[in-house]
Amino acid sequence: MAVSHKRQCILDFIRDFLDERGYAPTVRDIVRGCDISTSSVVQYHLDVLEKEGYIRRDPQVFRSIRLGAGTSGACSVPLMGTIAAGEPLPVPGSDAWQSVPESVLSVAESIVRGRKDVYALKVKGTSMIDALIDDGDIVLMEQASTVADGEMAAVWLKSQQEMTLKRVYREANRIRLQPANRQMKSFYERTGNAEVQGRVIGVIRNIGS
Amino acid sequence: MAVSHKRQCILDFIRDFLDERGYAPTVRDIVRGCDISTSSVVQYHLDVLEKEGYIRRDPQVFRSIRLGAGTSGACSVPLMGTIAAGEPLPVPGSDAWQSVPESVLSVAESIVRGRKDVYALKVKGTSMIDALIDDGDIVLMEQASTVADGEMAAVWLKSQQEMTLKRVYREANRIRLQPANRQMKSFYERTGNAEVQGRVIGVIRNIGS
DNA sequence: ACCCTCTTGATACAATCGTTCTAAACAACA
DNA sequence: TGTTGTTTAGAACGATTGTATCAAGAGGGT
Repeated sequence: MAVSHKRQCILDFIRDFLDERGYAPTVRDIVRGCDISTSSVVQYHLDVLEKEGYIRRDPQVFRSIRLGAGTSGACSVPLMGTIAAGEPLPVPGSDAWQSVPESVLSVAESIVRGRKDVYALKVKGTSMIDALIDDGDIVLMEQASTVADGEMAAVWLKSQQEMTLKRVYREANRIRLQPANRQMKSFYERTGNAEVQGRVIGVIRNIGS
Repeated sequence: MAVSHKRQCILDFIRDFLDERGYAPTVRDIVRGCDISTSSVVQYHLDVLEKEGYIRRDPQVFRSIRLGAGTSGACSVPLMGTIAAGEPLPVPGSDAWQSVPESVLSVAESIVRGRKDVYALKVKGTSMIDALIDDGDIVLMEQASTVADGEMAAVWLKSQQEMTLKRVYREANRIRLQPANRQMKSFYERTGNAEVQGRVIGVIRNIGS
């Protein structure tokens, strides 16, 4: 069933308010924003919208309106730095982890899917181009100390003091690190020297200026 | 300067609270969540955190805490459907636009960058694989009726009643639509038959189960 | 000890805000 | 006309919550 005009207006207002100010409007904010005469009218429409699943609220909690059937969730994900070759990099769980992230991204819950210890890295270089990850893309990582063969992972090379993003394959007593780029060669590490830090669970790219 | 232990705890609590419930905690929520004895202590720490730029608040506004120096912004972007070939698709600004989106994504402000009329589409097929856009990826679109040569755009083909995602090049009195896939051929349309609906401004991919 | 800044504590005020209640206007319909 | 369901109004209650105030402890440096 379609939403009535007034209710559509209220939904739009909530969305705009949320985008602009970062928190939800109160009933009385909506009164002002939608030219409605009194709060009970808004209350009435909100009740209907909630029953129909367009919004969710927590009773008695101010500014608790959230949009959209289940889809609402934004997750805060810390952008921890750049991954290429060279720099070390603190990861969640390590001692250095409480360090301040470069910034905090807001990511759709549909990507994070309830996982804990998710962080983001900016990719430098085109070593993963065949996996459709370009220079400048942001990869979302889940903290993990082991991954399945062939998964993309951030690997810490102890003796080189390097962090690198590769596909990981376990072999006899070594590990094969394979770039997803036909122009680059795989290389091998002693099992003890390569430490998996996390697996790639998503990619975000920004196009244009 | 680093954040003290207690303040780090408060920051973590706010982040978790925000992720779990979708709105910010009150001073008294933080009292409970961080085992602090009284609201004035929280108030004190919040004042410091705000002065240092870790959070922002609006005076007198309940639950108005937002995280992160400027980075906070989450934008609501409607996921309007799937793009491949075949289905028509309402776009922002058209009459059908107020129609209910499949869902509402929450996307980092850093991708939307203040643009208006941004929407999202799920990509079907691998016709844009060489542009690093895979089957199942989500593309973020900005509503636009013209694009520069070579930009990726969603194009509406009137007579075929089809929507398609291609690179667009204007030629003499026709338009070349070029897939980003070496195994597919470009094709041409009369200028009047091809209507640009939007340009691609970002890509979001989800990896794993 | 003394001073200084940072931090904790308890309490209270007043504004904000969700909710409820009652009544009426309005529309569709038999 | 009467009936029913939806929407609009106005006002008020009381819980929630940001903030202010005043007091005191904790630690460091001189």
